[in-house]
Amino acid sequence: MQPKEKRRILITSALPYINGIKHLGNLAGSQLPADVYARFQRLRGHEVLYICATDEHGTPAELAAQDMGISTQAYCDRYHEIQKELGEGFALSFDWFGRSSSDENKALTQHFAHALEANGLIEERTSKQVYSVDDGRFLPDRYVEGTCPHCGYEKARGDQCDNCGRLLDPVDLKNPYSAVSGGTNIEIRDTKHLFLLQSKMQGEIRNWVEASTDWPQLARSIALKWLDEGLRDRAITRDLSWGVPVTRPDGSVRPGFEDKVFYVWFDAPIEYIAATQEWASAADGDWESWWRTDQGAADVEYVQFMGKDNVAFHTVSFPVTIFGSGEDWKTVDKLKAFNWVTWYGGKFSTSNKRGIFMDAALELLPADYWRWYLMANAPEGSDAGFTLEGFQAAINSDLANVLGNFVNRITKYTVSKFDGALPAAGTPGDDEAWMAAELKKSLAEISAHYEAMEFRKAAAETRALWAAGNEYLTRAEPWVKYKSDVDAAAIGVRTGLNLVALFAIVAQPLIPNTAKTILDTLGVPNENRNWPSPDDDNLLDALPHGLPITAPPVLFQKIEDAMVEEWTEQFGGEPIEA
RNA sequence: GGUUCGGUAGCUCAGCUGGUUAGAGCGCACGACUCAUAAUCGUGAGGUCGGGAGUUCAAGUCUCCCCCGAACCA
Repeated sequence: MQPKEKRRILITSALPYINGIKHLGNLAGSQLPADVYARFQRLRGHEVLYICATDEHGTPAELAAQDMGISTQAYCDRYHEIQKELGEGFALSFDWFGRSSSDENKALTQHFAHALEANGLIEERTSKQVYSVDDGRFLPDRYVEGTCPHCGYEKARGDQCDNCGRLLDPVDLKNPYSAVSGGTNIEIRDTKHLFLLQSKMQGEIRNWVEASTDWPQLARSIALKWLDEGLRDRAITRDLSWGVPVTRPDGSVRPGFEDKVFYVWFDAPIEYIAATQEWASAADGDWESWWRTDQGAADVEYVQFMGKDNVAFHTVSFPVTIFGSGEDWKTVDKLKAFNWVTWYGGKFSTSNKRGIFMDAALELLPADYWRWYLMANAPEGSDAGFTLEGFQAAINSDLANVLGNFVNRITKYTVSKFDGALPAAGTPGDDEAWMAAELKKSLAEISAHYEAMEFRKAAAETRALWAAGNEYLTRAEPWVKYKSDVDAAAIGVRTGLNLVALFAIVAQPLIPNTAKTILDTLGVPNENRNWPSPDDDNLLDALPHGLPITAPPVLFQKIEDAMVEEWTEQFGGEPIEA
């Protein structure tokens, strides 16, 4: 096979909002698959840059901080650290995990606004906003509550009614009051805001979407739906203090916008680029070679991972900003959208104590257990239900019995019958040829699935390869041959031990920690842990003869029924009432 | 309401541009083996592919209608 050209792959996963701890579904829908993909491509020898960040602006963060009685800055500092640590806990291999509140993002957001305005795509408009006399400020979105004009629910938020689910304009609320002070002295006043004239970009965006034939069906249909309905001009500023200040090109505050900032949906995606700048500053990297097509980024493959709720922003809104700037920015090439993971068919909910969240998960079991199940059951075709029973079955069968036991049986046998050294004797026969053929086929299939970002299939084929290893041992039966011909047994043991290493190498994208444990135990050097080529005829005899072998500790503990019962009690396993 | 996606063995799901006896994993039954985390390997049972009509030599796979579920609608 010809050596593959080294590709440069830029990967971003949707930015988790700063508010609170994310649940397993949030993890499975963008950060985790992005990580698996990044790890795979690194193992293939490609140059990968995996970028993520917390999305920190917007009213929910401010209100949450207020509830805790701390500043929004302090709140974001705290939750950024928590999310960063949880990401590390789940072995998410970000090259950089940034913050949308960074100086880089402020500067870049302002830069884009100036460029857009220079191109006639931003204009000031006067609109009516809810003003609280008691608080002396305008009340955007959730800062105002009142009675829903549609259903009469009395605690509807300014942007959306939690009862009937309809989106609202704050000025339409009946009996409005301030969510800050409770004050009812409310007026509707005129105020200026910046509007992004998305309607002017309609044609250009449509051409781009229609040319992007590689996108999955889900993404294309969502993007075209928005375009069919017509892009609307949207306000990109809000009456808040926490966010990116609205400036003029000379850096001074824009007159009339002293108490306003850019709205979160405008600055958040720009953070993909700004976070790369943050990475460049910290790691002495060249961010422009990843993002500026006039600075070396033309050959970059840009892959975005996101939940389906984010597709429109990535395929339409953010491209308006990018294309509207008139500058040479890299745009997305491939994108992968995920459906939701549900908890027994219902929603994860902190307040209702339904579902396992990222922090709780790591207290129960190591990250690899969750990573395996979430990817083997990724919500790719439709929503996927998380159940503890399904989790238990997958862990016990796939990880403990098929992989864990395989490693255990062959390493222990080597210790007891071959003095803990990889045997050099014996010559490969039919069984080894069969295994080599299985391996070759499996490696090609797993690679193809990862390349296509089909994570369920990649996991299933990885498992099938492990199972083939067990079948091989049944065929080779070294424990039988040992009685009459030690050399004939030796080839089975040697092949089995090489399979252990290969299984771990191939498992690295999905279960990196366990894979490392296995490879460390075998003493496989880092440079030999790259993705194997199906055309390498020496794969089953790659480990050095005489290599000392010890049995690693039990790799996966089984999940007992009692644990499932306990967790069901703790996390609410009952199906949701219709 | 509109749009989109789903409804395939007990469970979770594969089935590309229509074409031999509809597949996998789990679960279940039986058998084999004993190196191993009571693990593993093999065999088998089980499906009128949501319902109805149509196109075709041929439909799970295309068209229409209906039922059910989910999501999205800035």
